[in-house]
Amino acid sequence: MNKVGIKEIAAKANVSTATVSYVLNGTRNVRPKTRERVVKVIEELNYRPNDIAKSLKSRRTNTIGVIAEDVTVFNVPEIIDGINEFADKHDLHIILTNLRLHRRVGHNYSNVDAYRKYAESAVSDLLSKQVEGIIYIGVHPRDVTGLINTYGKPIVYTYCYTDQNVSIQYNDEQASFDAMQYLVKQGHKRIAIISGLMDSTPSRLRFNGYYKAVTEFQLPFNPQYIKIGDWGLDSGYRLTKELLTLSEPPTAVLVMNDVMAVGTLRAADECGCQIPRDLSVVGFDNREFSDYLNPRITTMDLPLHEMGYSSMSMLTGLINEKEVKQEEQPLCRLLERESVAPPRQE
Amino acid sequence: MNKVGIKEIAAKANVSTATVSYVLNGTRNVRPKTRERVVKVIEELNYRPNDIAKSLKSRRTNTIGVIAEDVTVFNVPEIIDGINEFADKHDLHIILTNLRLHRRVGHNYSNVDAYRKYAESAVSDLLSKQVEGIIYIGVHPRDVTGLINTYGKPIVYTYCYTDQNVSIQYNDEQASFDAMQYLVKQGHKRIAIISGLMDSTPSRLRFNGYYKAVTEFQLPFNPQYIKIGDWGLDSGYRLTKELLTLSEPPTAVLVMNDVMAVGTLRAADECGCQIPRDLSVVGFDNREFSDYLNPRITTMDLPLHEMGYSSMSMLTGLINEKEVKQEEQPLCRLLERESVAPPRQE
DNA sequence: CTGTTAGCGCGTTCAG
DNA sequence: CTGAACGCGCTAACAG
Repeated sequence: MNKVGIKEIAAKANVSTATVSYVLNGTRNVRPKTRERVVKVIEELNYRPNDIAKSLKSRRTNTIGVIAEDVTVFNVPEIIDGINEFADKHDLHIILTNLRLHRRVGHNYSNVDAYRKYAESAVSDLLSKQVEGIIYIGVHPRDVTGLINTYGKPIVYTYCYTDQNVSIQYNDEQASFDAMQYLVKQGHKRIAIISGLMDSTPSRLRFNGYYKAVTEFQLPFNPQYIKIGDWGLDSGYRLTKELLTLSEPPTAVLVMNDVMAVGTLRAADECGCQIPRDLSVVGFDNREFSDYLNPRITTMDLPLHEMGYSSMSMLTGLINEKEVKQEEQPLCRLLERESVAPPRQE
Repeated sequence: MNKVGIKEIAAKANVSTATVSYVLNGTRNVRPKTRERVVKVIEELNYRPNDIAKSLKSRRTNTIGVIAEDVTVFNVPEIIDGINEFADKHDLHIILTNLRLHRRVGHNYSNVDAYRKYAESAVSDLLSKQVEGIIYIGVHPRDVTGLINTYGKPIVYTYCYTDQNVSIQYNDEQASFDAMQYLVKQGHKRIAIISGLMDSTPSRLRFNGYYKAVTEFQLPFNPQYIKIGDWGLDSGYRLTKELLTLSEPPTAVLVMNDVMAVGTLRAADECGCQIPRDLSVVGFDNREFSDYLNPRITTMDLPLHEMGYSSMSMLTGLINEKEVKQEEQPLCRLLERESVAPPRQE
């Protein structure tokens, strides 16, 4: 296998191992003639330096540990892609640990103790592997303070946060406000909201954005327009039906994720309510299918790639002990498609 | 940082470094009293052995390199999850390299030279990192012979293949045959097919399965029932319209992916053709959205997780130089949902 | 059986 | 340009 080492090269080229090392790294001048001889042998034997040995001496591994709570969740691959882009540019490698939380503990994230052992062993393994820093990717934005201890090794959280560490999160409140502003600009006033579970951070923040818009644009505030769902398709369906049967139904609805928006479409269809003519819909997440529905739904695209990239940028800052200041939160972007129109004249 | 090493432990516990090592690894008997003393110091200092140093001596890294052509493609995360499950069970670590092919070279996979440099550098880096084997995950099943050279290091391909190496692929032909058999059992005879591009391996294999079923079940073979799409929604839409305007339209259609099946649904809707009453539809891939459509479409689920798991199992076999025999191809599984019904009596 | 000493793995790098 | 120490943990050989 890869048995050829620096000393074979040295022997075959009639030089010392030191010289070979200098040639490999350009660390010092070597007489061109000697260098050529060495280079030739290196190529002939297809020599490849052993990073393990290298790391031992240099105390640098150029490796970042990435802990993903679950890679099969829709937002994670794109975050990883952003991490990879940064890693490529800066010659860093990624050791990926997948906690597989969905399969192991279901949706019971609130019970941190159920998976602390997995997280801790992941961290421990990564520290043993001498990673230079860690990125922790949650499956759902929430507080994970106290979940793990990296013993001083830099860590950046994304898609979740702690009260002590750097974390990268998109601006949820702004996103929801932007969506509302867009609807208002289209002429809507009676705007309903279907939220996710209210014990979740994104729900709270998005509701803040909604409320802020209601205040700022002086929209009618009608508690009947506020519906609390559970992120699932069925809740979107049920709550939309409730909205449509109000004596004064809304002309638009902001739905906090695309999955519930599917329920909204279905409910509207059954009620003979045409989207967007009779009801405008804005979703959240830009799930792939949101572009395959009929009508294609207008939705907020999450800056996932950017979050991954920023996490790495932040992390490398911490590793080099530069002072890092928490950056601006990445922003969501509204994707205008077919599910929004001006309200009908009454 | 993690400066504490085995010798500090040894010093603080008044033993030699050898003893500490024995305690850590249970490699030899140590008097309980001594052991306790050592263990206590280890815990106090929160000592964690340096895997880098360990690997240098043992020449084992317990690390597998995974090269994914693109982690953002729908099938890849689930394959990685399967890899992780195996890795967890066997105490292996994963170094992930994401080639980011979509972003870098678009869909132009046939031009291998456009991305060979990325693949080669990925392999080279992984070899330097002393991985014990490599798994290469394609984005689309195809022949990648000659793309890379691992210089004898074991490699397993999945979701693509070469003419020399072990590869894990699901049984595409069987899947398509099974889908047909299911339709036949429901009473269908006039069954159309909308394929993907015909230069792709899955298209060919799936067509084989279709053809085999036509022969075996003695179905009417009508060339007008054979439509060649391009995997995109629009082609599914257009070709379905063509099918529906035939003088003798099919009662069922096998669509080679769920994306085109969305087009089928849309076309049917526009033609006043009710699914499944007037036309049964079977899709392929079990994309997440296939469960959100109306009707929810019956589709073939790909054994992605299993493919990842098998790849690892195969790879560890190769690493331990056991003879590995190419296993049975993992099978797809039909997910019965709402888009298939018996044909109407005429 | 328990504990110690010392050399090794593979490159890097300083003194010569 | 070379010799040799070094990083950190493992382990063979040896001692009590």
